[in-house]
Amino acid sequence: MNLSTKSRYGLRILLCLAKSYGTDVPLKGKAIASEQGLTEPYFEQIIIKLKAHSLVATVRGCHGGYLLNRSPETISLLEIVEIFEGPVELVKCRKGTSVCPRQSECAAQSVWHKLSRTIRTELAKVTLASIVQENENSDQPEYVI
Amino acid sequence: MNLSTKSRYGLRILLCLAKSYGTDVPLKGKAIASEQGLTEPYFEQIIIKLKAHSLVATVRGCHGGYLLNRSPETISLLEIVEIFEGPVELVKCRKGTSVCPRQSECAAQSVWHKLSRTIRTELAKVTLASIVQENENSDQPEYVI
DNA sequence: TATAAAGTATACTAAATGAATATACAATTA
DNA sequence: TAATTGTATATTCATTTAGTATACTTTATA
Repeated sequence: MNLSTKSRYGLRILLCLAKSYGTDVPLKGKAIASEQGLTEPYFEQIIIKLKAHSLVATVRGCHGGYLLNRSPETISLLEIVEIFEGPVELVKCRKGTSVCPRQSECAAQSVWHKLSRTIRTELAKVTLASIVQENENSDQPEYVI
Repeated sequence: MNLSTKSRYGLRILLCLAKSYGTDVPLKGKAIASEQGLTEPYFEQIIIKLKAHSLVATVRGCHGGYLLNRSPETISLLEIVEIFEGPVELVKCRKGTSVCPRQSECAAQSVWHKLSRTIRTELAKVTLASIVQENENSDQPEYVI
């Protein structure tokens, strides 16, 4: 039940870009990488995937850089996580094929699938915009144990 | 976002035991293992942890075996999953220590923690009893895509 | 009381995944 | 055309996961 570092960095990179969304000034890879404590090649691995899924746009050349490609309201955590982790499913019952020989006996199976769905729903609720907004509204932590 | 096989087998083993809860007849390890398609030593690795957390009780000797140690209503998926996966937390920010130097700048952090909490809540809602019951009530899958 | 049936415990191996680094290449604009 | 920027791939290392193997302990009962 652990997120990979790439998902986490991916979100943080997107949050950087979301903050300057609207301006047409691309952020330089170098700047983002060093702000987030990443080496440039590692940063590239992450952003290349974000680009492949068209969450970011790139501007090449000597004043190039990266831009958020869609409005922050339309980018959810679910989308981000699935880029790096693959489908959010707690169990992969014979990947690809839809029928498992044991399925009929397997009460457990449907429980995991239902939970996976719930998790996906929760992830889909959170957008870049909502994160940025929440962060601006409060300097306090949003929850207390 | 993948559950380990041990969590999954753990649940299935517990469901076996839950079905015969109330009778005082212990289920033999061999029987459970072969029913679930596990080798005996591998089964043992799993059940030993369930025992260590006192979810199951054992009866030793030549008519021994395993019994559910608590009522199925009181055993939740959260408890089972945490036995095998550790704490359900999407991110581990400097394990052990509570403060992370980057935390203040890290809007992402609180999002992951909130989601982790939600997931824990959902896991806690499902008990062995509810799974067994749901499974008896319907031969149909409980959801449709 | 021997023994077979049952549980306990630990060590090892192989495969997969994850995290990070290194290096070489391609595109673009001042 | 050179500097700046992004693109792509391959390699290394560490960790985790899954599963196997083996040796040992307990206990009911024949």
